[in-house]
Amino acid sequence: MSAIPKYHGKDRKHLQNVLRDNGFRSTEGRLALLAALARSSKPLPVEVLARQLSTRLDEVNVYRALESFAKAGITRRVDLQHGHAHYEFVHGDDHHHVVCTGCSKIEDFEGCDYEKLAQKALKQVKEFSRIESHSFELFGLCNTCATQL
Amino acid sequence: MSAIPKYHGKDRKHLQNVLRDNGFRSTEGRLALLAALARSSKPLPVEVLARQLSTRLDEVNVYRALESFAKAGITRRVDLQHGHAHYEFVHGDDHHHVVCTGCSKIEDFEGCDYEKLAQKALKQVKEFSRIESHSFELFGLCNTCATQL
DNA sequence: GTCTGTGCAAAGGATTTGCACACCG
DNA sequence: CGGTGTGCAAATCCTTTGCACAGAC
Repeated sequence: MSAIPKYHGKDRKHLQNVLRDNGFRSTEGRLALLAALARSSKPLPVEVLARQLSTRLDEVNVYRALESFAKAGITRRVDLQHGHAHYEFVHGDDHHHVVCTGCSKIEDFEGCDYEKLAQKALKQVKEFSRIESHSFELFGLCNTCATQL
Repeated sequence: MSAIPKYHGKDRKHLQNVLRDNGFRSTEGRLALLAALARSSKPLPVEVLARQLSTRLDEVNVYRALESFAKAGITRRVDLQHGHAHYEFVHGDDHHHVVCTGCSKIEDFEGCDYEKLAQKALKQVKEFSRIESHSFELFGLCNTCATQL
């Protein structure tokens, strides 16, 4: 495992396959976008993504790509209650975030026990028989921000 | 408990108290806003709220009021993955929604077991020691929409 | 060559801000 | 009265759309 994942060799090949396997064309812009997402441990805003790509990709096309990727299940849109969307690479289905309402710091956690909750919810509602996806985020003050108040 | 809460007598008094107890002034616009929220079983978009109030309150001020109310814990902002926010009256802490991605139908459910999940999450993260709030919504196709595909 | 992906310009929609006036307490 | 709440206009921010051209396959 390399300390700083670089966007080379194996990684590049892998991302090319991700694109092609999902019926997308492999372009430098989209590879750079996926690489940036894969490199980040946290969901990123569109504006930040567009700015930090190694190969320039217009913000408009970042939106278009992320929407396509989200439909294909490659990326996911996350609402962190800032005024804009964040996107992350999809690693697993039960991956969520704790967000600091003071400084926006984000940490991950897993295991919201989605399957069980979906079952429970389906028993309570009448018009649905299947849940496709869910959102679950926790909000609080991080230790640093909590101290400063 | 009355079957159909009406915006009269006791209810009006009660809402006036809700406002005053939270340090707000009791105005017709805000009473109408709270009444509309209290009357609805589902989270409502700002635009719909502003349109259906018995006493007119400019959409701008609906935003301002809802933000103040949210800070005071009277109302809650909900992200239903439409392009705009929804607001609901806060009844309890563990109240969530199942949303149809086809027709936007909404049903409620309770019991995401927030306390337990927050505990679990706190064990996994390092920078937080307390969770203040959470979001949890389920998405799927309602039975009607599922049939039409 | 064909069709998807791209950049640039512009539109669209939600939400915020500024400011003078109204009105609650 | 003093300060919060309101309406109206305008600004701002995020996101989407249109269109001609470039580049992947």
